[in-house]
Amino acid sequence: MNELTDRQKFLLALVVHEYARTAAPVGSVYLVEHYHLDMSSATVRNELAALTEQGYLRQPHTSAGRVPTDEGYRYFVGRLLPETDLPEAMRHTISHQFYQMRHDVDQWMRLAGSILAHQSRAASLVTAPHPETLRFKHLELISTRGRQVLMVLVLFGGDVRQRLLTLSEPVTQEQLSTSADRLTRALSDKNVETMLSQRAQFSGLDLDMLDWMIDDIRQARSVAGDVYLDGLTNVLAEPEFSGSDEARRALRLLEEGPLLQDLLARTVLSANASGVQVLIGGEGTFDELRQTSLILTRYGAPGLATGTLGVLGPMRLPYGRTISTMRFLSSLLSDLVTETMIEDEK
Amino acid sequence: MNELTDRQKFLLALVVHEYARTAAPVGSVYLVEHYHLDMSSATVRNELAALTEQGYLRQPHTSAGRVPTDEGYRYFVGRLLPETDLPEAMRHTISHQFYQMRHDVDQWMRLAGSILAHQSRAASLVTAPHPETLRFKHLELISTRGRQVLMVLVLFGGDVRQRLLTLSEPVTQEQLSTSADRLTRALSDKNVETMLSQRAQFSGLDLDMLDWMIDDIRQARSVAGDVYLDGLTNVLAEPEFSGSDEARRALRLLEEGPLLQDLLARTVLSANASGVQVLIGGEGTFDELRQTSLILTRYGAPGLATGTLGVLGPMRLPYGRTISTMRFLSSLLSDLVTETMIEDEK
DNA sequence: TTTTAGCACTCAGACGCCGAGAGTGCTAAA
DNA sequence: TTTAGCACTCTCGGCGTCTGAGTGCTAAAA
Repeated sequence: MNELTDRQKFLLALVVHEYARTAAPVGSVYLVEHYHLDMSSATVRNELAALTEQGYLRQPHTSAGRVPTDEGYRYFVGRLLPETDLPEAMRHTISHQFYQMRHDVDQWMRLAGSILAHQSRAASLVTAPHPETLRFKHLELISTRGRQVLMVLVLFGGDVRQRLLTLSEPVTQEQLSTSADRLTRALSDKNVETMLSQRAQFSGLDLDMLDWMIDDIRQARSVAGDVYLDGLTNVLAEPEFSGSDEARRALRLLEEGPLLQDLLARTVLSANASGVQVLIGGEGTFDELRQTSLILTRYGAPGLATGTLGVLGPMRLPYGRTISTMRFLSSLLSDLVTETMIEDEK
Repeated sequence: MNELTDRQKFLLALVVHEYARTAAPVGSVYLVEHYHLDMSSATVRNELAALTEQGYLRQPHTSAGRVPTDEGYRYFVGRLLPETDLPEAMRHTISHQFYQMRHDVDQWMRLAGSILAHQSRAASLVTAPHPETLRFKHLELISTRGRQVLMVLVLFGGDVRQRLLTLSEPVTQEQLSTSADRLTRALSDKNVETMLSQRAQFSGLDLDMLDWMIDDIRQARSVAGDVYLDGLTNVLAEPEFSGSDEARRALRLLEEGPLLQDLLARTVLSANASGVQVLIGGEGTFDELRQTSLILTRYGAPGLATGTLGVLGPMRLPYGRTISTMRFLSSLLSDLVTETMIEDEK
């Protein structure tokens, strides 16, 4: 069932394209007329029959046109999709927008989400860059009142974590500052493991604080950061989701933080050339995604900090445009993140 | 058209209740049988006719049962709804959950959203407590590399803002610390206006930093904080939103940050006794909400920091349960916020 | 005066039927 | 290998019918 003739590939691509546009089964006569093919509808019919035979197309019912199957989409995405780049003008506009808000990660994420949602006319999900190993950089302790202390913990990569502590007995701002200073000097640039191994060197207030710090960094590590969602209403607009049940199942996934984290985490990156992974119809494993396609890619500085870009929508996504947008955004964000990280290093 | 007899009120409440349960028009015979009323269906019919006459009920078509109108819901909520409290056991469970994560505002918001969404079976929106006047508390400047400086700005109320600056020329950590210290000493406890008025006392690095700080605090003031959404899928499950268009309109509102902010801001709090405001069918002004009810309340320490709790769903919400939940959450969060603020003050 | 029984009336929704049209697969000729 | 021709299949929309829920009204009962 393996090799397709060029003409079959061509027709498969045509069906995918046309179905994405109209969401209606596409028939042989329509194809010939609409694309001015120089073959007859009968020929097209034969080819479509062959493609159906091989499992790339299916008919909703006997006398309807053809619709791509999951397999069909996979074949299309994997072997037929030309790797085009985003037009220069658009790349330029987008970079410009990003560079206008230097160093504001939150805004970057929103922007990326909005662009992705718009280009794919589907839902987008973006996670913030998350350091792979967390290294301590700087500690501040600010006395608020009596036994209340605000701990501000700066990590490499620009992560700032804050936490309000309650000590067992009052401590002056003086003492706090000294302690913070001592800890910063001794442990700056260290990761949690090293911090733990040097724990014995500290005592009293310093030790208490160190334990809080370690606890906090550990917590930071377990959470993969916020997920930015956009374009949910795009998905609702698609006809395949108007029968509300399917829609709910998919959106549910996006709403449940933990589920989503899990999905992103479990997704190993069996990259195609450009590092973009396309999951069509849940690939058999994710039941909630049976009617949907999920496109994922990572970005960032490998080994330092990485994040994820994703698009979730009906299977008839504009794959070409979506994937080139993701590729471009990924490299752009990688540059931005790397830049920030390097400036941050020493 | 003003006064209703007790029996009419009773029947109106019954219709509201029953329609909330079944989402189907309710008829006279059904009411008599289902609630074992000791009057005949004919009597009920007469009363329903009267209520319809007065605009509190309507019939989808001639031979269907009755459905509450917007007016009907307003009458019900305004004058018929008993102000019950949440059962003790539930109040206890909820407080317990909140007190388990002391001082983690982010988690509080999520929890509140989740509880609201669950109790109302609708979408919930929660905004974080936002200080009404921002007062500077503490500044930290941390050199990262060359001309890059991380500014950490602590405000009263526990707000911590961070920002990466690029200076025009390199500065040592020493200089930064001194400057931060000087500014903190001079300006701690001041609001933006006071900071501006004392601007003349500073120069050089201090002045640069002061300007960044003022800029940042102003920015913090304009943003009403993040909005936490939950339970979106609840809304999708409702039959009145399965015709996807209405659903999209309402969800759109929730997705568009600025729109939402605007809505929350414009909503003046013409409170009922408990400070809960109920907007039914958009009250004529908000077109996107024509099919929906929006319940809002504020919480927090007035004058210090306040936030908003909201529920958005179809008009046939479980108003009783939702409103008592909101009342309880509002007072609970107010306590928590006040507690935190007071500990924070001096 | 209010309530109730009885009854005629209305209308949405379900059901079934029909015809049109789109699209197919097959066969046989080019 | 392609194409014209054709019989066949099935969905979809329109249409009439029927059913049942629910009404409003009237006249009797309380």
